This record gives sequence, structure tokens and C-alpha cells, in this order.
Amino acid sequence: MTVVTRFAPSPTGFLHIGGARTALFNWAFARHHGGQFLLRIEDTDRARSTPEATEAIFEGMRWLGLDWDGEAVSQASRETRHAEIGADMLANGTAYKCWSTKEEIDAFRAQAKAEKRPPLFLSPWRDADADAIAAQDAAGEPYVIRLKAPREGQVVVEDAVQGTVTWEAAQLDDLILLRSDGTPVYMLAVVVDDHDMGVTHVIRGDDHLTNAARQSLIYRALGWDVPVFAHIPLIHGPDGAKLSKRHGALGVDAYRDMGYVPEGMRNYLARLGWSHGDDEVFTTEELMDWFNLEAIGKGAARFDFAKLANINGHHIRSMPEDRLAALLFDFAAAQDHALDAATRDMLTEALPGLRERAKTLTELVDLAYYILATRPLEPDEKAAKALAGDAPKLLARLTPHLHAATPWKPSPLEDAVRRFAENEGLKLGKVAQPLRAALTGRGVSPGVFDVMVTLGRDEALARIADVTGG
RNA sequence: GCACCCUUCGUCUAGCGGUCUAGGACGUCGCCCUUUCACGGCGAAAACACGGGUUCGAGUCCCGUAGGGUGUACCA
Repeated sequence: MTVVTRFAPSPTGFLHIGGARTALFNWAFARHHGGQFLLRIEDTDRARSTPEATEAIFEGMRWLGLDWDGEAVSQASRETRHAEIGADMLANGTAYKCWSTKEEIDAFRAQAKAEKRPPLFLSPWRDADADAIAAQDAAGEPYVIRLKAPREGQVVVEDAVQGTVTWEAAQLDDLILLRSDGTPVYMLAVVVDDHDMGVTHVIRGDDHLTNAARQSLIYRALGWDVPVFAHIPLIHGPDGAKLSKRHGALGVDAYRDMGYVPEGMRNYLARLGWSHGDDEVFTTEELMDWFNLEAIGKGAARFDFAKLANINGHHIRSMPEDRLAALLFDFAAAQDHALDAATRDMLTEALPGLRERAKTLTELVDLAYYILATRPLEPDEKAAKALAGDAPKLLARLTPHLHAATPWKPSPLEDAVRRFAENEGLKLGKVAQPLRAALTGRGVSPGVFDVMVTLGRDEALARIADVTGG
């Protein structure tokens, strides 16, 4: 059997982090099995769905590298199919027309609640006699179509993550399938779409667990095979409460803007609720190789930026250099840093020293300040401190030795500076730190000798001259 | 209210009755490396929610309690 999974977000906002993880799990599972990963936009709620949100979801998925198979399906475009199925169910007796009005139902529920009874509405039309139904029909009153759910026995969902979950049938009401305007309700639409799209595994948030019971009833009424359900725990905020915008419930675009890289996000998101022994840092290939439903945990996980940053750092350090360079260029461009060819070359050359020190692209850009900034440099606090006092004079005395160093490579430069420090009776750090400050404007940077080479002889000497006033 | 789900270091987790004096990772704190920072190396503190069972033996199975989450729409 070919595995077919799907991700089915509703386009009412951006692709948030929980949705991204759900998509990732579906994607990884499908890829692991060499199956298909489909995308369906659940846009039946016309009022809240927007094309912009749909585009944002596409963009988020593309950025994360979650490629889906075929065209994304619009659920709204399938309304006639849903209505057909509703009519079929009406015809074969697994559904019925209900003329109870919204007001009546609301009133019933309010009263039930006040009397502390379960607010379970049971339509009087379920077992109404044929004459009454015919009369109502003739009158042309608007009606909804409800599922004729079993009132006895149990509803059992075999969930790949949650195990066997059981409900008493009596606790589930007759859910609406088709609204009074003839449009399908979510519950019907998912079942029909998943069936029609050949979905074999439904991996989604466990906020849908109860829905699975209702949906399995629809599958049963239709005589269709129920897919494998896997309800994964939700992601919580750092305080254990539901993830809100205050914590990490941002769109994936926000993470992109914070400087996280796709491979880092994939790795971190995969580890949120899923594990593979002691493995923490892994490639996307390994994820596809290892991913399974059995190792998904049952407890909700909290989002932790510190760990995300750490994992992101691992990937920044280990990804191919040209890929990192490309990501960095795009990122810098998005931040209004003009990158001409010369700057790109310098960045590329400095990358090995830079990447060791950064956990995010933001930090990388920050470290690359000495390359991206124009002269004269604006020193940060640490650099200003290093340049205070006699430091300029010290650098002035060092300058001739630098001029004499040939070739302009790390080791001759290091020799020159070391000899100079020795003659001055200073530890290397006492010379290197002011030098770094003059060259980079920062207290932290890659090795000063590498920096000098990256900048080139003329630029490096010019920056030192800026400080010494030479 | 009712239903369902969940509960191992601060956080993510390993653990599928004995190998657990509970392992790894992040974070924290030491030490080492080092021109700073970072990386890396070494080390430390840090957890089986609670109470009953079952069993020769329970983090692992069962039942309660507490806490948390989700659902309970003519939303998805």
C-alpha cells in the first residue's frame, strides 16, 4: 500500500509553528515510505479565509523545504461533491433532515447547562414520523442534514499515537453534515476529501482527537475504510500554557526573519514530540530515514528558543559553505545591506571564521559588521574600551611592522604582531584586542589575522590609520 | 459540567518488569583550550507528580487523587 499523507491548514492566518510541525511530520512520514504528501487548503469558511493567507502557507512550506505532491486542493472547490455525498447519505438512511432552528437549539443548550445536564442536543426530527417530515418538506422550510449516529454501543478509534480511544456512542450527538444553505461542514468535507484523495494516514494535532470519533462514524456510514489516525500532542509555550503569539506562535516567516535556517527549524521541530534514541542533531536525510509514528510522544512539548538556537547553530556550522553563503546573502539583502560582488567575496572568505561564532543568521550578519559597514567604523562598547587610552599610540608603533609583513597572510602577520608584543613587553592579547577593535569595530570577531587578510592590506591598514590618526 | 488525552532533571527526551545507584541534549555552574568571543574537551548540580495495589521485583502494569491540555458550533 502506498502511503499518502496530507497537511490541511485553514487559510485564516500565517503558517504557525504548530502547523509547520504537523506538516513536517506528514511530510517526513510520506517521504520515509516513498509515498505522497498532499496539501489541501481548508477554505470552506469563506468569511475567514483569504488568498493572502493561502499564499503565506505556501511560502512558509516552501521556505521550510516541505514540498508537496501535485496541486494544492481547495476544499471549497469541492462543495458539490460534498453535497452529493450528503444527498447519498440522506437517501440511504444514514442521515436525516432536521428543521430545528438555531434559536431552538441554543435555547435547549442554555437550559441544559443551567440545569447541569449534558448539553447534548438530539433533534426531534431524527425519529419524526413520515407524515410530519413530508409536511415540513412541502412547506419548503430550510433544514440541515444531520448524521444519524448510533445511540448505543461504543465508538473506537485506533490511534497510532494515542492508542485505542473509546467513546460511548450516546455521548456523541448527531452532527450537522450540510448546512441549511447546502454547504458542507468541516467534518463531512475532511472525510470526503481524505477519502477521495486516497489519504491513508491522517497525522494532525490532538485537538482533533474527538473529531476522529465523529469522523469515523461518517466513514462507517459511507462504508469507507477509516485511515490510520495519528494525533500528535500540541506545542505549548515556555510557561506550559497554550502557545500564544506572546511565546512562539509566530508564523514561520518570523523565524526566518530571526535568522533561523530551514534545516535548523526542521531539526528542532522534529525533536519536539518525536525522538530517535539519543540523536539530537541530524540532517533532513536522516530525518526522512528515521521518522516513524511509534516514536512520537504523548505529552505536549514546550517551545524552547534556547534549544532551537543551539540546533540552528549546529546546522549553520555544518551545512555546505555555498548554501550558507546563499542563505546569508539573501538574509543580508532582506535587511537592507547592499551586497556588491566585492562584499560577497569578502563574506565568503570570512565565512569559516564567522560561522563558528553564530547561532543564527542575525548573529552572522552582526559578526560580519566589519565587512558590511562602511568606514569609518562605529565601535561598539567593547571596542571603544579597547581603543581607549594609549591604544592608538600602541597601534601607531605597530603599524610599520605590519607594513613590513610579507606576504599579507595570517602567519607572517601573526609573527609580526607577536614579535612586536614581545618587544613591548606585552602579552599578545594586549595588542590583539585593540587591533581587533580598530579593524572590526567590535570586541568579538574572527581571528584578527584572518580579518586582516579578508579585508585586504589596503583596507586593513586604512582602518588602523583611522584610529591612529595616521 | 460532561467526555477524552497527558504527567521522567528548569526544558526537549531515552526508558517498552529486573541491565535504572534512571541515559542523552539544551540551559546553568566549574575547569581546560585560547589574542577576545564562539567552537571543542572534561566535570558538577538537576527528574520517575502523589497515594494505593499487582508482582519475587515497577519509572515501566492496574486503580484512585492532584495538576495540565483538548473537545463539547449551521468554525476549521
